[in-house]
Amino acid sequence: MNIDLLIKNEVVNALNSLYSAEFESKNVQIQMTRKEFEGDWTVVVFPFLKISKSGPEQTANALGEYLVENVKEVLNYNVVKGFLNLVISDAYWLAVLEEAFSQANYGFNDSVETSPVSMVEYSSPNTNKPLHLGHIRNNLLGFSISEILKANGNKVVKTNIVNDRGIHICKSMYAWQLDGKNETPENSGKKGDHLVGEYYVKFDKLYKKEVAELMAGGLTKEEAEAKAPSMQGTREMLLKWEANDKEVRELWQMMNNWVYAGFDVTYKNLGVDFDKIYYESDTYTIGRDEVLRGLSEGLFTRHDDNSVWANLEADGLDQKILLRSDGTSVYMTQDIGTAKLRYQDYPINQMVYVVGNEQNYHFKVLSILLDKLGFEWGKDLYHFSYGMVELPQGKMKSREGTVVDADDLVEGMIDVARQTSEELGKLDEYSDSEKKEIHRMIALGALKYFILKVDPKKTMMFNPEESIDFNGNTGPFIQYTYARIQSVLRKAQESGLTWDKMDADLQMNHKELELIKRISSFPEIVKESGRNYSPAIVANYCYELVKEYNQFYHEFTILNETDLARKTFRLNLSATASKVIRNGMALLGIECPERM
RNA sequence: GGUCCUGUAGCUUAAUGGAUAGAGCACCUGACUACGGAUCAGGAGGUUGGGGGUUCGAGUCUCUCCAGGAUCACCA
Repeated sequence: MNIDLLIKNEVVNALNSLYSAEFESKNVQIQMTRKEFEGDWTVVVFPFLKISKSGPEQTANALGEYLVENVKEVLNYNVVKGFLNLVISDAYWLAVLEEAFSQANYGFNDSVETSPVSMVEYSSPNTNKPLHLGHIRNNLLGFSISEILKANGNKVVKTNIVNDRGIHICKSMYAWQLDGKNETPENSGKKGDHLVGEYYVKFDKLYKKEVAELMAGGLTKEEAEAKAPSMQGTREMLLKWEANDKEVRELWQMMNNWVYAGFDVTYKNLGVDFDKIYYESDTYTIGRDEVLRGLSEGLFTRHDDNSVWANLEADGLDQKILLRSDGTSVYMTQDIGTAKLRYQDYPINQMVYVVGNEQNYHFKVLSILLDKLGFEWGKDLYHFSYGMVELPQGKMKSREGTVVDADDLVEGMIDVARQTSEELGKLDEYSDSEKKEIHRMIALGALKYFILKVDPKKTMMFNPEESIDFNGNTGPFIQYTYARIQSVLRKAQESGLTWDKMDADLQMNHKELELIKRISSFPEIVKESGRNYSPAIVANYCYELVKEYNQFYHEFTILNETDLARKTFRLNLSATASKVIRNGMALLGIECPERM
């Protein structure tokens, strides 16, 4: 049994025996003892004062006596204010370390047939422009939370809904047709998504120019926007698309394929993937039927102009349109349809949407609507809402050209990783392709860690220069420590040392004990991270562990230790620490190179 | 204006209602015969936006004010 559960149960027994009082073990508050105090686990005794009818110190002392007397793992105790610090035996901690060392996937649970199924939707790009920094946060969070849910024993289906149709897609199609001169990714050497993105920008420029000219001719802004030839052409194109016009559909297909090829490269570079991709062009009509059903059941109302609305004022929200007066779907309607389809395709227990916090309202409404429509999973959908990414010079605005392109960013990071690595010259004996792979791992480690270490729900500041700093609380610092441990382990192995057996009588010193305690809390960290949907918890844990290890590393020699039992123990400790670091980083989608 | 989110050192940030608010960057002082120094030890830097409330105990819960952001489309 875990020591924390054991302590909780024994505290309940103690309360029963000392004061003949019932107390629920889950309400016993315990925590790891702070470093500045003596002890390993701390019981908070304030909640027991009503039961004991005495002061905190008295109560704590009575409990301490009982625990030392009756629990063999508890060696000793001390009381500071209302906190009862328990000293746990070295034998217990040694057993913990041995168990952690022997388990290949320490802290992970394998999913089985009966595991709950979580579907995680993330990325969800538009096919009219390349991915940018905001998408990177989305992709990294989506991938990482999927891994964390898996580690907590869930079966996970990673999904992506591609927004591949609509007026905004037609804009880049229109501009390409008008002025594209048959430019393709092949004949221009441009990445497909970037190429299409350029035409989207060209459209915007053309449109603005036309509007300005029309306004100079005396039209109001609204009139000008409606009459601009480019906008009219785009509208026409959308109508043709919906009417299945062969030429428009072929153009659409061709340009979207360029974009998909480009996205595939970006996803591969980021190391994210999907189990199932949905395309909006396939699903956008499904929600309509559900809305019409809701209408016939009296859940929604039809206005005089034929549009269909949901009245959510009883839920404290507004009126929400579900079908336009021309009968076509809006965003909300499509999401209803997509959700229905997904539940038909998979036995989903929980749906997780990784979508920015600017859509908090949307998902609140979606949840209520699905619930009203009779889907029991509606109210349980989880909107994994994350904050925006801001830059030192302010917000990213695509129109002002202040976006950070995902591909450019990754490439730039790799470049800096290469420069730094070459200055240090530790990889000189490796081949170019090996070096390249390691530089890639470091660059992505830096980027991913920088983004994932921040609480997802907070708006974060991304400073490109600072993210490439490889000191302090950064991915490369953690990767470096891992690589250094591997080096020590390699050297030990070369000299014929094995470290799978430890001496049971070993007396642990303070630094060794701290490190074991840190390692042993990994499974609980993974659970907490899953409960709170926060990869940041795992990220910060990895950093704490690495700091702890570095202090240990500098205080003691490992290979030059003359006492064989101590050497074996420290190698064991190092090997286990590196295993936990690697597993923790894997939950963030970060690889740890064996050397760097 | 309604609703929701955020406010912690100069900057980037951490803290299941628990002990003296913890790190990193930058700044200052030390340690390189190092098993990988991309390191380690130490210093300085805080009225957790302001004020009230609940509690044995509040950065955390609550009320209010201030500041910033998001959202309230027949856009997605």
